[in-house]
Amino acid sequence: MSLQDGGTQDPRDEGQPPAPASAEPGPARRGRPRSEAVEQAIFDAAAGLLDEGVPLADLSVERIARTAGVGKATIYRRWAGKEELFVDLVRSVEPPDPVLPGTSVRDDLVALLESLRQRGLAKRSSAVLHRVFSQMQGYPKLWDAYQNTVIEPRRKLGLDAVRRGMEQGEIRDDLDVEFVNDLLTGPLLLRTVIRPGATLDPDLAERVVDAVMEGLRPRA
Amino acid sequence: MSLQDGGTQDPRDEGQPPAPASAEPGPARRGRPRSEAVEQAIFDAAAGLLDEGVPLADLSVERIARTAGVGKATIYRRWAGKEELFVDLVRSVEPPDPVLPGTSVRDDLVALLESLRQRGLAKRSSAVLHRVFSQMQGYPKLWDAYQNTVIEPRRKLGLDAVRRGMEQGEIRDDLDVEFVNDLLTGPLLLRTVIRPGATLDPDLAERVVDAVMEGLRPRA
Amino acid sequence: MSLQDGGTQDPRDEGQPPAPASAEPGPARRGRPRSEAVEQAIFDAAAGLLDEGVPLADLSVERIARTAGVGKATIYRRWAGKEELFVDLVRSVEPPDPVLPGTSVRDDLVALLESLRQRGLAKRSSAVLHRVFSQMQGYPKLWDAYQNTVIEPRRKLGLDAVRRGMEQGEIRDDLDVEFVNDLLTGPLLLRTVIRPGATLDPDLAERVVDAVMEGLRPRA
Amino acid sequence: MSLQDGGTQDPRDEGQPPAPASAEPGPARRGRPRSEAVEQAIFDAAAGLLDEGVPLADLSVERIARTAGVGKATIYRRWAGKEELFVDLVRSVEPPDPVLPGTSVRDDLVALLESLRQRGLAKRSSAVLHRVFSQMQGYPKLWDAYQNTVIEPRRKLGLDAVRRGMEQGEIRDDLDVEFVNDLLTGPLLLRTVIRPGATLDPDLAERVVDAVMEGLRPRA
DNA sequence: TAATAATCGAGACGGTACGTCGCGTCTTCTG
DNA sequence: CAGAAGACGCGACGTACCGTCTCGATTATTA
Repeated sequence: MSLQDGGTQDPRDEGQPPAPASAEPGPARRGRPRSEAVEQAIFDAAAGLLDEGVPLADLSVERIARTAGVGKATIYRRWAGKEELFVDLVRSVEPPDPVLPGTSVRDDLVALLESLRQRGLAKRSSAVLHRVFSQMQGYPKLWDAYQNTVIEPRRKLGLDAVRRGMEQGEIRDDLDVEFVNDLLTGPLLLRTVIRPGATLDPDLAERVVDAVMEGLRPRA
Repeated sequence: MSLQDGGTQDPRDEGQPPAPASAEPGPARRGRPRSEAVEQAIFDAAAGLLDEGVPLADLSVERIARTAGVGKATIYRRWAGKEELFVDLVRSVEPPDPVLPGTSVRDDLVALLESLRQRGLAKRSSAVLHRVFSQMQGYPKLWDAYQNTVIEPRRKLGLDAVRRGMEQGEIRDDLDVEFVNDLLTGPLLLRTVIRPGATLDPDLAERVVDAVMEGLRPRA
Repeated sequence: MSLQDGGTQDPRDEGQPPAPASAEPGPARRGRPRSEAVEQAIFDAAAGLLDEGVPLADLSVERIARTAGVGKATIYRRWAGKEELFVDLVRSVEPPDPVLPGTSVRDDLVALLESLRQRGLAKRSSAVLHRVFSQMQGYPKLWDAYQNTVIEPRRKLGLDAVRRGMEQGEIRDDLDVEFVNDLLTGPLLLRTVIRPGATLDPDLAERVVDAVMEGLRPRA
Repeated sequence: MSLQDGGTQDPRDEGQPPAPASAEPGPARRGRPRSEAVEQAIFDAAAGLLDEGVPLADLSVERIARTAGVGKATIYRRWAGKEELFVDLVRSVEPPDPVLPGTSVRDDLVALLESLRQRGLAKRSSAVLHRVFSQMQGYPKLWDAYQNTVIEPRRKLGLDAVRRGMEQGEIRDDLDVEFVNDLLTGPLLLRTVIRPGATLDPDLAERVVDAVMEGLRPRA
């Protein structure tokens, strides 16, 4: 679950949850149902092309259809354009929200930053992720969907943790909550999004939280 | 002047300084010289379209030429494609490198972060900058040129300042220089690049430096 | 009865009389029987669209099915394509072969030409006929079926009449029978098929026969 | 040249005579001029495909472009659609209007009918002509253009000849001019257009004129 | 003053992709 | 089983840009 409520709200039926899981079977959709195998073939074709090094801009619907052995209309029946397709492509690979240990605010913050590091690592091993993410800003709907469904919920988690830390006396409470959150997440986003070549050592999350907590002043 | 050495290294003559300013006039290029007015008309047309809200992806060379009242070949004579054109467009608006006061390392770092904030503000007032920057990652050559000619030099300034701080005892020296630099610049880049809607208060640079220096632990 | 033996000889069961009307029910075709109402709905939809001015080339099976409120497969279950459908559509409106009075060869020829005139008139009052006929040549199977089952039988009637006239001394016998028949029918087909805007006065058949019989030389 | 004034009156510049042959050079058309070789390649491709037996309905613009090694836009730049292209294709093969000898009305009529016979013969030797003509009625614009620029002018010639014959006493003047003309041309059009398999003996035109002149009554 | 040469706007050119429509076949559920 | 609905692979539609290529018409420099 990540991007599904994001951008797509067109007549195409993508975006609605697959089934409300309730008892009533609904109005019993008529006609031949959409093939799930076809859906997968499209994803596979798109991912395959990205893996081969095809830039996002050259990834035409025509080419995906050709590679997937699928009619163009079959793609347009599901998505309004390639941007909407990418939204779902990203959704299918984005890891779930992190689980906070709750032992201490400091540990919760480390867990949050660790999930950012993990995603950064994933982007390096997967050409798909790397390419789509690095070019996402050029596709406003994709970007918005990602912001709303992935970034913002995690930011909320961070804000909560910081607020909790202030209440419990772990974090000084004379600073703005958002500001503090930015101090913590900024360094990791810098390394994963803006400077995608930077190292992401296993203890990075921990080091960032601790360093920001302690400050840069030399110890007495 | 910033990006000129970045991407363009094609047969087109852009990138070479317009004239070596030396005495010898060279082989005295024959034929009709390129019109500078045409150059400006192209920039104006591209900027105007961006200001009107045209997304970068829809900004075709064809359309720029039409808007500028210029032949397509006239554009291709100067740049290899629209990406190269954007490189020069950005170059023409990027502010110069910041000047460090040198009074203290803390003040130098504030000055560096303030220049980041200034650029963030500029991106909001100028639709051109905003659009080009937010979509730059989709255009690798443009992105590389920007990284190499703008980001990296300033990063170097930051690294130098941090190193100086460590030597002079202003900053604890048990941390990696790059790591410390990321702690400082990350929050600002987060607000200007990744979350372009965030506030950029005038004292933001100062607050970030001081907070990171002091740490988040409650004061005794 | 007119076109049913023409083109259609495909696996689809059209062409066979709808039921042998005999006592034995045969192998008793299982399952739900085909609805005759559906058949009529398809004809009505096609005719309606033609009446509205839709050109034959734009009369897609898809559109007929949509208009008739019928599944496409239901149409393809009966006909191999739209051409075959048209064959049956024309069959349903083509008038029967003319009956010759037999009083004289001249009267028989007038009766034959009069039937041509009648069909010409019918094409003008019925948009269906007009459009299908005028574009029939672009659909070889339809054209062949029409030639074989409508045109040729009537031509035979004309040839017989002419031959009879030669034997009985009503028509000079130094001319080819086919040639003479063409002299008589040509003018009417010209006005009905080739120049569909020409007048078709009630006495046209008579006038043609008489004029061709008498010749164009001024009377003494 | 025959059809040039026919259907095409769209922004595409086809239809205008290539040059008024006058001294004034006109407004000096700007930009690269259309290539005549390309035009010929398109005609050749279309004719070639027709010769190979491709039905008119299967002759897509896409296919013609592919065969001619030409971009689709290059075709659409000249013609609004394939129908308009066919108009020009037919124009390029239609023989010129017949020249009447003027020795007698009877000879003029023979010459007119002979030109009809010649066109009928041409349709048999040329697959292009045959296919286009036989399917022309399915393409209203093509049909209208042909009627207006080829058929009607020749019909006028026939009407004039008949009228002259009546004035000079060669033809009885108690019949309608149009009616008489139809008696003469009908038989030939029947054989060439409606029944394209009929024989077209060299003396057919002569025989028709003489037979219609003399009438079918047995000679005394 | 003429010849030469690179520029300019304009737009044709072979391509590729767009997003839509119809083809004829197929697969599902409802009667 | 027939029937409505509609998904499916395919291929054509007519349009928009791509980057290259001619055109005639300017402007410079060089001879």
